[in-house]
Amino acid sequence: MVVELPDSTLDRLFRALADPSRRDILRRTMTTSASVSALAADYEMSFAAVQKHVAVLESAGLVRKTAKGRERLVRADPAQLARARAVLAELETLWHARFSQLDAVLSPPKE
Amino acid sequence: MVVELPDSTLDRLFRALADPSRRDILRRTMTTSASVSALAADYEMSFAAVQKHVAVLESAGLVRKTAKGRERLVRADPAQLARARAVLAELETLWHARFSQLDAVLSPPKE
DNA sequence: GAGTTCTACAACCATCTGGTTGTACGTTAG
DNA sequence: CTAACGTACAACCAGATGGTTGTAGAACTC
Repeated sequence: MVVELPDSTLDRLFRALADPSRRDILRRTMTTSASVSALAADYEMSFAAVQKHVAVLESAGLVRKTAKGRERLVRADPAQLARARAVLAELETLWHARFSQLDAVLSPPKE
Repeated sequence: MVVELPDSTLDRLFRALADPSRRDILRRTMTTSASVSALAADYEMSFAAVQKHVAVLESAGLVRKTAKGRERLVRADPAQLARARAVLAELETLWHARFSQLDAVLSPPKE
């Protein structure tokens, strides 16, 4: 159950999550899809700024945009989120192996 | 089981995770503690650069440094990692509530 | 004591980031 | 058709980030 993701993908993923506005947008679009302007209405920043945040989330694969008339509906996609969580879980797994280092000796490296 | 963390803490956490070198350092120090120079030996970058990465991990609470003679041993602390994972899990939970939006109707808005 | 090792920290630099404003264009409403 | 709305995108700016080199101090080694 080793998670194999290119570095750049993970970089963009965690980077995207490292901003409170983006986490909020993600939270909001988890349950409902919302247009960019609908999202932007609830923040202090400009529309363009929110647009950029959505773009960051989109390029990280955390969100998808679908055209509907003149507006673009944004909805979260939990797949990448699950991957990020798996990466963290895997790191934690290493910690648990900390005191049972016999395993490392008994199972020879495969590559 | 709501995760309550100040935004800035989460920012630093995910920010720290958004770099392959830092994730690697984290991985390495999960199982063993290593001095900064021992860590630095395995990367192309300068010692000072590695030192900075460790500092970022430390300020995110992902790593702790303990003095041992002239060297500082770095070891990972999985606590913050678990918190980050919990935040992601909570976000995913929202997704699952997506189709049971009756809840939103039944509980009137509080603000 | 002298030299080496490990670390800390400052200064500097290029690039990225998060924000802004302005312009342009497709879409909906009157 | 015209006006308003929703979006896209470029240009610009201040500050953060990731890297460098250089200097200095504390701790080992000899």
